[in-house]
Amino acid sequence: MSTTPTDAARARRTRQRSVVQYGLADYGDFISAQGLHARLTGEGVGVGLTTVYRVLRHLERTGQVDTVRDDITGKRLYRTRPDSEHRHYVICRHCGRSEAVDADVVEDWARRLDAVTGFSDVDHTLELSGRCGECRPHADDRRGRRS
Amino acid sequence: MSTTPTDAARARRTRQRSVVQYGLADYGDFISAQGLHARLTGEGVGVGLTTVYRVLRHLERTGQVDTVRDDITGKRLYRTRPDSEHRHYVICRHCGRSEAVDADVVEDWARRLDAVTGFSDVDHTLELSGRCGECRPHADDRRGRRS
DNA sequence: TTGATTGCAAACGGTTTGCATTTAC
DNA sequence: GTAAATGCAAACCGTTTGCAATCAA
Repeated sequence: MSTTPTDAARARRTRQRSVVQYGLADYGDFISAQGLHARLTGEGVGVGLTTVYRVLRHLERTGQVDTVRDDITGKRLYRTRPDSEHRHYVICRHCGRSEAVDADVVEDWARRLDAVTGFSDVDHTLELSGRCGECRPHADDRRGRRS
Repeated sequence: MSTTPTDAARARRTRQRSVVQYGLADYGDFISAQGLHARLTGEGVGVGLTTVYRVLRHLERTGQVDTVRDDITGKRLYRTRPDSEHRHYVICRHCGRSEAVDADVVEDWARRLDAVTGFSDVDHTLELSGRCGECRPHADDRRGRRS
């Protein structure tokens, strides 16, 4: 986590940039670039889709957001990093709501991975999906389970 | 979306299907649809890219392969499921080689997740990437690309 | 026979890029 | 003044689909 002052300082304060940044933080949950753009333009805020992509990419590179890849739609989802920590979330398959989970066990395990495997500098992405409490009583969809 | 038990049995035995199926098994590692197609055609085996995609999708639906989404390239990677179990792998960021890891800790943790969170039927995808032994920090080894 | 399978080309959807214009510094 | 940022359109790239020809059963 070496702070790269040049990188962050290189960013100019523009209306669009803060709109995207604040809009993402305000949303408070994982959202796609297009979803965020639609949300912003829906509020009457003028910002180009390209700019949204570029700002999000910048935020990602500077470690200010967490990203997940939706394996079904292929979309990248962004979320303002609540703190400087690395977190994991469960995403509801039905409504898309997400909830942070305590994954210390996994974190500890991941840290020891370097020694166990022949790999070094091991990074991990953990994607959890389930059915949240509010989407519970639906007996229609019967998806295959894993593990 | 009803379960169709005849799904697997409905598949006809065609040259292309077995070519894709055995080609994937023979490769023995995670590979993209396009990578597999290139590999097959490179060997002089005639098979359309579309067919490769379709066969892989079928194998995925019938649970015969494991899939991961490469978060960088956005490609879906397929691998013949070695057994009926659910495994996790570390993928080398440089050469793409993968190695199975013992993730019992994560599995156990994931199983308890239902109780801890408000979510049920929690499924998980764990993607691990690192630098394998052969791609160890050698100054002479520059970044390599894959197809 | 007959309906699944194939494969080409075209479509699709998310993301990136070229480039001229605007803007922060 | 100058380099970064913007935004439109077009390019890109992996994947899917329409459809006519083919082939397993």
